[in-house]
Amino acid sequence: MLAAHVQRVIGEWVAERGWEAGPPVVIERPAESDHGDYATPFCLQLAKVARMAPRALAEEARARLLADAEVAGMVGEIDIAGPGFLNFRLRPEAFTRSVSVMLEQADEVGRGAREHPLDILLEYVSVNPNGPLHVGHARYAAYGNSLDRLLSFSGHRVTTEFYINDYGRQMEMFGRSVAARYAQSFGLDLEVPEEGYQGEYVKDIAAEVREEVGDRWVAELRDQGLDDAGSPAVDFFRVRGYQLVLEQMRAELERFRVTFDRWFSETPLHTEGRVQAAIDHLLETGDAFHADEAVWLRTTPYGDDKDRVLVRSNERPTYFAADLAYHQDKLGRGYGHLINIWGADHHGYVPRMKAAVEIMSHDPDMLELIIGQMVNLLEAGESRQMSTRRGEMVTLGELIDAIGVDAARFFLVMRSHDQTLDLDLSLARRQSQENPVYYVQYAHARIASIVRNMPAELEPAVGAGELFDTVYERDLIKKLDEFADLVREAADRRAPHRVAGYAQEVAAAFHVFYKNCRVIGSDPEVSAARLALCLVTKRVVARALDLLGVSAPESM
RNA sequence: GCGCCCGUAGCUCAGCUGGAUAGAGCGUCGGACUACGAAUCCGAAGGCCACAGGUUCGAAUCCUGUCGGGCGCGCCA
Repeated sequence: MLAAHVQRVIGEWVAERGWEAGPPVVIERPAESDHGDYATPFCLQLAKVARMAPRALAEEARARLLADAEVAGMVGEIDIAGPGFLNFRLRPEAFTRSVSVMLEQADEVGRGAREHPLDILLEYVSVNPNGPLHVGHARYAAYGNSLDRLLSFSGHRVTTEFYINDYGRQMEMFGRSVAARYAQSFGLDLEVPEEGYQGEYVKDIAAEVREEVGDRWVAELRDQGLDDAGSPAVDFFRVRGYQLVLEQMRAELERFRVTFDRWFSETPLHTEGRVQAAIDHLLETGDAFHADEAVWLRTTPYGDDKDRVLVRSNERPTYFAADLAYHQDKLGRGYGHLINIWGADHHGYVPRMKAAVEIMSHDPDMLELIIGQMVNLLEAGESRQMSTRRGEMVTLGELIDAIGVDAARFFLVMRSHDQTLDLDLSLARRQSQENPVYYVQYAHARIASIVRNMPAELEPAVGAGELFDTVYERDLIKKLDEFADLVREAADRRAPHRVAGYAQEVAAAFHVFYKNCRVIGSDPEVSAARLALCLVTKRVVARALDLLGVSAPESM
C-alpha cells in the first residue's frame, strides 16, 4: 500500500525533473530494524541518469515524499542512510489501518486485479496414457496446478488442458503389450515385445480387460499373433488399455487435487484430417516444403538449428506435425497466451515448437514454454532410474499413500521448478513429520483454536490509534501486508515455490506473535484488535496453502 | 563437440531480475510450558556463495572463461 504511493510520488518527481525513467522503484523490507520498516535504494540507482550525488537526490526525494498527504499519513519519518538509502518508519496508526483494511477484504486479501488480464491456456502433465503417473509427473502436476491457482488468483483467466498422446508407435507398443499379457493369461505363448511395456501393471490391465470380454480375442490372437500393429485385436487392447489407464490417471490426479478443464485427445487430429489440413496450409504459405521425399517445416528463420520433418518419407506424420495441429487448434480458440509445462527431457524440442507457433500466430511471445527439471529418485542415497517401459518407478499413488497429499504437494512445489529435486521415498516417509507444511498448518489450527476459545461477546475489531505497539504484532502485520505483492510477483515469475516460502514466513511471524502477545484476556480493545489480526493471518495462511493445493485444517 | 538447467552451511534448499553484516528448515549443542494448542519459542556453533577474470559507487545475482553434475542434440514420442 505504501509502495504504491511512494512509486507514484517518485514517478511524478522524476517526470517533472525531466529525467529518463530509471529502474522501477523497489520498496524492500530491510533485515536490520535500525533501517526502518521499509527502505528503497532508488536514489542510488537514479544517480546515474540524473547525474547527481545519491545523497542530494535522497534529500530532494524525502522532501517530496513528506509533502504528499498519503505518504505522510503512513510514514512518520524518512531517514537518509549510507550512500543514499531512504529508510521509512511507519506511523503507529499505519498498522491499525492496515489490519483494518485487510479485515474488510475478508477472503479476498491478496487477490490481484490486472489492468490487462490475459486469457491463458495452461497445458501440463500431457503424457502417453500407457502407464501410471510417477513422481516425476507428480511434480509437474503439483507445479502446474499451483501455477493455475496462482495465475487465476493474481487476476488472469486460466483454462487448463491435458493433451493425451494416445496415438502413434508408443501406443501401439502398449496395445501389443496388453494383448500379450491377456493372451498369456489364457496360456498362449505370446511375448511382450522387446520394445514393449514390461511392468507388472500391464498384467493388471490385461486382467481387467479379461474380466470385461472373457475369451473373445483369444482365437484371433492365437491365429494372428501380435505382429500386425493395426489388427483389430491389437487395436482393441490399445484403446481399452489406455482408457483404463486414463481413468486411473484422472482419479489419481483428482485425489492429488489436480483437475483439468479439458482432456484433449490427439487421435481425432489424425483421423479427422486436421493434421493433414495444417500441413497443407503451411505448404501453401511456403512455410513448409518438400525435400528428400519428406515434408519439412521451415523453422530455422525463427531460431531453430535446422528445419524439422512434418511428414516422413514413409508418409506418416511426425509427432511434431500433430503437435502443430494441436496448437493451431489452441490458437483458433482465441487465447491471448499459451503456456506449456514440459519436462527437462523435452527441452530440445523447444525451438521448433516456438517456431511453429510463431509461424501460425505471428507472435513470438504467444507461446511460453516452462521447462521443469527432473525428480531424482534416490534409494538409500543411491540414484535410481525410472522407466515406464520397464515398470520401474515410484508412482504418484505410492507417494500419496506414503506421506499424504498435503506433505507431497508441499514438498514437490516448495523448491523452484528450475532445480532438480532429490526424492528418497524412505527418507521422505521418515521425515514427513518434519515437513514444513505442518508448521504452516499448525499456525492455522492454532488460530482456529483461539477463535473457538474466544468469549462470544468479543468481536474482531480495530479501533483507531496505537493498538499494535509490540514489534511482534508489527512484524506480523508487515508480513501480511506483503501478500498481495507476493501473489503478483510469484505469478509473474511462474514461481509458486515463493508462496511456499512466504507461507512459512507468515507462520513463523505468527508463532512469535503468539508466544509474546496474549489474545484472550487482554484489555478488551486490545483483545478485539489482536483477534482481528489473528483472523487476517488465518485467512492469508489458508489462501497461501490453497494456492499450493494444500488443506488448512481447523485442528490437527 | 553443441544447446538448456544447475553448483550457496554437514544435508535439503531460499535469496525478491544489482543493494546495507548472505538466510531458512533439518541435523548438532544449550535453554523456555501451574493462562489462548510445546507439531511452538529463544540462543549457540556452522560460509573463499565451485574457481578465475570483467562490468560499477556496489555482484551470490549481470558478462566471459575454466572445472564439476543433470538433461537434450532422430524422418522416436
